[in-house]
Amino acid sequence: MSAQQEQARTSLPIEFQSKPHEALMSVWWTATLLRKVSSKFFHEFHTSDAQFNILVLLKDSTTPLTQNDLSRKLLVDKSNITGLLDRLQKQDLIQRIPVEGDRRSYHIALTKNGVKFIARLDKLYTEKVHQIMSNLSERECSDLIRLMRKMRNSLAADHESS
Amino acid sequence: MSAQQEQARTSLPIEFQSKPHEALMSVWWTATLLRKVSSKFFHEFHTSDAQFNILVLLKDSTTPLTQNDLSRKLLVDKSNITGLLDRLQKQDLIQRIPVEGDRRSYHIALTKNGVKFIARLDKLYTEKVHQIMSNLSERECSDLIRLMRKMRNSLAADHESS
DNA sequence: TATTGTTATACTCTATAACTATA
DNA sequence: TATAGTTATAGAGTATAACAATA
Repeated sequence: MSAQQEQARTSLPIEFQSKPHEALMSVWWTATLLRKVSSKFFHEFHTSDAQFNILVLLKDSTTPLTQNDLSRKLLVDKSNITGLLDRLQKQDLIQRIPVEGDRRSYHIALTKNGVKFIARLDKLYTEKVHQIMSNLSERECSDLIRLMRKMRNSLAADHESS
Repeated sequence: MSAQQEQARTSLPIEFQSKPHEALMSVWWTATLLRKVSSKFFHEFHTSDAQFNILVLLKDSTTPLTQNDLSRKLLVDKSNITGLLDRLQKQDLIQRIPVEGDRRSYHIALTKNGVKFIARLDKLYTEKVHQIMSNLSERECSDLIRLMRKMRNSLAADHESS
């Protein structure tokens, strides 16, 4: 691969007048690539990022989660949670368990199958993540975490003001 | 809003064992919010991020771009570029101009309408961007740009190895 | 033979509103 | 009245493969 192509691969498609604008577009563009790489990764396991997020959340939660909990935590509308869970249920990865004392709700639990699936997938995913982040130092990762939190502060305020 | 809710708004939905993992998920999660805020913004103008990207690219390009150019620059498959341009053409924002000397290709140009539209929209968008980034300093923006470029280096390598 | 753009297809995710059963 | 979850709908983006016209 030529140097020019190498340059083109990671450079942004346009140029910017200001640092803040360039910074935001850097995040955008990086996330675009991240989504492409992720969706290819998940596709190989016949799943998706949205489904993976649910499974990981279930795996790591110490308390049972309802559909409403998933909706709020993942910022996915409850109507769309229904569909996502339908697909996960059809794959025998999760189950809906009626909640005693509130007949409107379900606790969402991983099936035996789901536990095995997410354990295996999360391991491979974590390896992938570390590979992607391998050229950032611990310090750089900490900086990045801090900067992203700053951006989310404005974004969340904006998102909720609507 | 209580401190706890304030915390919940910008915190990630799960916790992480390693800084690199947390850093990557910070980017992912920030991008998720960014996409929600963006798509709401663009929706008000009856357009989308994908369409906006094309229009901005056309606006800022000094040389005429073919559909193939747009496809490569934006990492959108040419078959999907066709559909995006169809929608933009129906809104009278772009036009396809036959290329002299290569009857397979079109140069994509903004219409008069398109020029006006993107000028106005880009101005408002830029204001929005600066508002979102307002709590990051110039220095922090520069750091962020550098860190994002590092991530894209791995991501692009991974993306192209497939 | 390779490339540009189109068509067809299938799948996800997203957003919204109206609905039900229950609290 | 408010809440949990479902259904219905519409739209967008994405990926893939097959195709026609042209180079």
